[in-house]
Amino acid sequence: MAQRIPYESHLNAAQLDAVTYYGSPLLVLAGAGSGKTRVITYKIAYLINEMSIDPKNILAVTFTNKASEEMKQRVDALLGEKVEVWIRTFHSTAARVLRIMGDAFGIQPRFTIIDQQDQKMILRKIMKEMNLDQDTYKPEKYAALIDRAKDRLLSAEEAESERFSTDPLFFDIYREYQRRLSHENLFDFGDLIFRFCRGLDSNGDALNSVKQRFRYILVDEFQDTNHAQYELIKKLTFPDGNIYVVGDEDQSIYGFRGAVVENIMNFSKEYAYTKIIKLEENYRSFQTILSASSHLIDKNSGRFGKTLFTRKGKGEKIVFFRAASDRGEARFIADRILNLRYNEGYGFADIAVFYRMNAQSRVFESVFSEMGIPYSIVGGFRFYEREEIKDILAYVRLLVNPYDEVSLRRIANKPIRGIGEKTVDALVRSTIECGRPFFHIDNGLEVSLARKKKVESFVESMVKLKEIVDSTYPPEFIRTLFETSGYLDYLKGTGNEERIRNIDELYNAVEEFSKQNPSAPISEFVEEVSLNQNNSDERFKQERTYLITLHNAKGLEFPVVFIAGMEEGIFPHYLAGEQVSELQEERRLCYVGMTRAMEKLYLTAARVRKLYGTSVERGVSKFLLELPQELIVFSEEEPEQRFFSGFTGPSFRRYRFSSGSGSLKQRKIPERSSARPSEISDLKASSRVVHPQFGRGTVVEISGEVAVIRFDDGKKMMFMLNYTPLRKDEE
DNA sequence: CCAATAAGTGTTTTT
DNA sequence: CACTTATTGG
Repeated sequence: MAQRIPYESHLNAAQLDAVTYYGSPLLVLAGAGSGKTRVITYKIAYLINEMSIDPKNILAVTFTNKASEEMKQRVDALLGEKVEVWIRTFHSTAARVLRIMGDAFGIQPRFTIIDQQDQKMILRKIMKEMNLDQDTYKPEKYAALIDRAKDRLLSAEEAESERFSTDPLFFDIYREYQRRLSHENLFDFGDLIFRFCRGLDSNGDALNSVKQRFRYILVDEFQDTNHAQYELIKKLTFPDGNIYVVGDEDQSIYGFRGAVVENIMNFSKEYAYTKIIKLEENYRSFQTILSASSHLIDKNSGRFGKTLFTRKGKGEKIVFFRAASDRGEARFIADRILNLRYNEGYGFADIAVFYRMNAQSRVFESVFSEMGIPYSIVGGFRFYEREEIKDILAYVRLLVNPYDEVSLRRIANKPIRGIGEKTVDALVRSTIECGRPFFHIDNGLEVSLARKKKVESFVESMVKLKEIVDSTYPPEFIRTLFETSGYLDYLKGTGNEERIRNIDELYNAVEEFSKQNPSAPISEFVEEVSLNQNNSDERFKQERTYLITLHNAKGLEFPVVFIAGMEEGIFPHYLAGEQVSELQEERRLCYVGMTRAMEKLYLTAARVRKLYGTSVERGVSKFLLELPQELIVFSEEEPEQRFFSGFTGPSFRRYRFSSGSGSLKQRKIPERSSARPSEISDLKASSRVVHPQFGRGTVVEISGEVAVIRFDDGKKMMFMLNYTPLRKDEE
């Protein structure tokens, strides 16, 4: 047994309070960087070590797999051993319980979990059969509506009587969708929570046994819970109230996915005698970054309000750069990164670039490879969403659940074996629709003899695989699957190297999985994958700059952060609409992004951005204007001339670097006739200058490469001379 | 039934 | 631009 954990010396007063508090519900309001995860992990340790609570009776719920992974590791490290505490995401908790207790809830425990792609496919099919024009009624829209209904614990019938939607078609689509899922024994993400809740409602004994098991429940990122998740928690913790939730209303960024901020705001009304503890000391960011972000979030209403403070130094001002184009923006960021790396002692991995939407990552990828910056995209194109990976997994899923029509359709003709859509239709009609697994093939199959032969040989090979699927060591099984299915040869035939590599990658993943879980069947691997949508190329993460969406950035921190695309329409995103609540969510997203930065924060924008084929000119994000201007250094690249539409030629400005480091030399920096730096080199206090956007002003102060200028309209701003097209005023 | 080609289209964030 | 869907010809 390890020696006692010195809670007092590892935690500040508020944290210690939160960790040791016992006896009634606890709400910890944890500001950004205030040690939230620390509190949860120490609390788990405390419950086990000091309160002598059996680890089996503790459930800690998170939202992302990443968070639960990290928490698991930290708890194990703290306690010095692998602990039996359940630390899982909401969805994986639900999936696990449903598999174990399915029978008590009237659920076939071998259900298959489908992702949004599958969901969309099913809806598309349904809508086609209903003869709905897919242009006016988009499957994505209905998918989202169905998700939202499930978040609110509404079945199709309940949604209808509650007038959940004004679109009468929706209820029919939802009903039919659900009918299919249950017929094929498929669960979407929403079902996992929904069915768990319903199961507990319908079976009091089951409810009691689950409550008995999970007597102490901790919830991380509580501000992100939706209605269904909150109800689930309530069912499990009423009336004993051994519930500890941690969250920050200012970091609620999943409203679009059904999260309800009110859950955290009203928590203490739902649970009597709730103890509220605020964590307000920020251990992450320099003063300037913290002040600027606090100032921004102050614009939001309906908050508890916190006063974050840090003992760190002031730090540097936030740099804002407005490039002429999206490529110019990427080039600026790349320049800064090289500078940080080679002149300022930062590693590539100390730096992250955040953006609002995945589509923005492309420019960075291209510019970064040109300039030799190693990068790694977190959660963009997802490994397990790739076609070839989904195909292989579909084979396994079909073997595990032979009613799974989605998977059947996916792989029936991959590799091409002469089983086209019509033939699959017939196959489905004669089996799955009649309530039989698809392996069961008889005379009911109405196709030509030649087709029938092909189907039979396909089914035969699947039956062979099915016989060994549960008993074979997963990596070995996958190998057999590659061979018998002919999939690997099929891929080799297409000559797509990358896909073949991905298949190898999948094999490695299975091997790794089996090493970690020696006795687990392959179906468990599929389960893990289904729930872990986000696993991209994180294995290779050493010494690479990160490219991440703002949503994915939550919970992370970096010494240097760039937030790109600070433009109206991008961030805040134009689809976020006019509503105050939506704008507030965008603002929180900005707050989350800014508070990830420890030492340096850069905000960048592009005047003209090429997105989805066309170039559009955009103004600067309103969030930028909401920040305290005295904490920001502004600079702007001279606008590009556009000769004709679509042409955005090279627009290299003269970026100055103080180093002659090797890898910098290869970068080509074309000269341009108007060399600004020299023009402004003799600036001094009281010089008169002209800025192309802000007009005439007087230099108040110059220090290094930064000049403070008071414009004639009274506005005071700071500029980086290297990047700003300032001219001397000749008047 | 299949592959190649043309046309069209819709653009956030994710468990 | 990138992706899906419809059409065509084999």
